[in-house]
Amino acid sequence: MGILGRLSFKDQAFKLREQAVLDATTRMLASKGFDLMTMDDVAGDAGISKPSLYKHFKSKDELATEVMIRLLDDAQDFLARQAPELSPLARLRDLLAWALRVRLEGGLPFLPSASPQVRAMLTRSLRYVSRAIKLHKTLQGIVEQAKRQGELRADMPTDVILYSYYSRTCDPAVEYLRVYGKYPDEDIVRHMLDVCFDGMSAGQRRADGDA
Amino acid sequence: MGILGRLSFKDQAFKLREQAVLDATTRMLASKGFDLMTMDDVAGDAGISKPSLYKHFKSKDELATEVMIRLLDDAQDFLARQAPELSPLARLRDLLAWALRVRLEGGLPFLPSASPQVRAMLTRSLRYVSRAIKLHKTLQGIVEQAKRQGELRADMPTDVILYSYYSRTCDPAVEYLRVYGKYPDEDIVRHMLDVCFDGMSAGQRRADGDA
DNA sequence: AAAAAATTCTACTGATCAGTAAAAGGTGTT
DNA sequence: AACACCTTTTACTGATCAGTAGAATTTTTT
Repeated sequence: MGILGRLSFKDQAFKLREQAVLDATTRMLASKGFDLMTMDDVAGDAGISKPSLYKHFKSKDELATEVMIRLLDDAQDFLARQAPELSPLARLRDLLAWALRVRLEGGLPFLPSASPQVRAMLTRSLRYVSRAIKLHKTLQGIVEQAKRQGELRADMPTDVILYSYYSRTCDPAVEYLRVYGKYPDEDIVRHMLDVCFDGMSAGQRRADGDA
Repeated sequence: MGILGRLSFKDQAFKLREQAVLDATTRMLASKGFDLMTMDDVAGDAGISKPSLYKHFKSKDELATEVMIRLLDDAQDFLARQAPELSPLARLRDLLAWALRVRLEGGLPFLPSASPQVRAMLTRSLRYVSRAIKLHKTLQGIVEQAKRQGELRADMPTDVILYSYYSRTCDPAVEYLRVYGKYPDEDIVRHMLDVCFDGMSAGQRRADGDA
C-alpha cells in the first residue's frame, strides 16, 4: 500500500474539502446572490484560504456552475428514488415540495431566475446544460403522463405547465410568507403546492378564452 | 414674464430629461439588472453625460429607487382608472395582464425579486415603502372582496394569495415562454393568467390537507 | 453681440474584488 | 530527524466602476 494508498487518502481529504467549499458557496449564493458573493467570503466560510480555493475551482464562474450542477444532480437523484407506485402528479408534487424545503433550509432555488449574466454563465457550461436538458426531458415525460391520466390539464400546453412549474421552485412568495406571513415551513410548502396546482380562483374553471 | 417664466421653462426641460433618464434606467435594469448596470450605461443611453446624470440623482441607489417608485405609481394609476363596474377578480386579472405586458415590452417586473441588496436598498427608502404598503393595502382589499363574492378561494389565506399574485408579475416563466416557447406576447399573458388563477391540475379541487 | 448659465468632456480618486505570486508554516511519510 | 508535499499568509496586479473636479464648449438670455 505504497503510493496508491497514500494518493487515495489525500484525494479523499481533497474531495471532502471540495464538498465543504460547495456547501459554503451554496450558502453564500442563497444569502447574497452571485454578484455580492466574493471569493474571500467563500474561502472564509469554507475554512480555507483563497489560493487554496483556486486549487479546486479555477474561477468564480466555474465554482457557481458546479454548485448548480450538484443541485441538478440532487434533483435527478430524488426523482430516481421516488416510490414507483406514485402517480405522475404525485411525483411532481413531491419533487416541488422537496425543492421548496431545500430552499427553506438555506439552499438554492433550481432556477437561476436572478440575473441575466448568471444565466449566460450557466448556458456556457456544457455539463450544466446537458443535465438541465435531461431533467427537462424527464419532467416533460411525467407531465405528459399526468395529462394522459387526467391529472393535469390537457388543455394547457406542456411547456406552459413546465416553465410555470420550474418558476415555483424559485417563487419569491416563499420568502415573503416566511418573513411577513410568519408561517412554519411546512405550511409554506403546503400553500405553495396548493396555489401551484389548484390556483387561486374559487369555483369551476373558466371557459377557455372569452367564450 | 421675467424670472418666473424662465425658471419654469428650464424646469420643464429639466423634467423632460429626467424622464428620459428614468426611461433609460428602466431599460438598463430590465436588460442587465442592477449590478451590471453602470452609470455610464445610463448616461449614454439617456443621451447625457455622467456628471449631468448626477445633477438629477445623487447616487445609483437613488436612481434605481426612483424608477421603482415610478413603477408603483403607474400601477396605482392603472388601478384608479379601471372601470368601476369590474368585479374584484376581473380587476386583479386586468392588473396582472397589464404588469405582464409592461414586462414583455421591456419594462420592469414589479417585485424586485432579484437580489437581496436591491430589496434592502428599496426598504431603506421611505417613499418607496410607503407606496408599496399603500398598493398592498389596496390589493388586499380587492382580494378580500373577491373572496366574499366567491371569486377567489375563501379557504386560502389572503396573504398567500397576495404574495403569490405579486410573484406572478416577476415570474421567469414569461421569459422562458418567449424565448423557448416562441409564443406571441398575448398568448403568454393569457397562459400566465390561466395558470395563476386556475392552476395546472385537472378536475375538481383536491380536499384540504390529506383528508 | 456679449454675458451668463448650464452642460459636456477629460481625467481623476478611491474602493472593491477576481485572480496570482512567493515566502512561511504545517503535516504526515519514510 | 529529514524530506516532500500541501496549505496558509501576505501582499500584490489589474480591471471595473461609483462618484467628482475643473477646464472647454455650447446654449440661452438679455
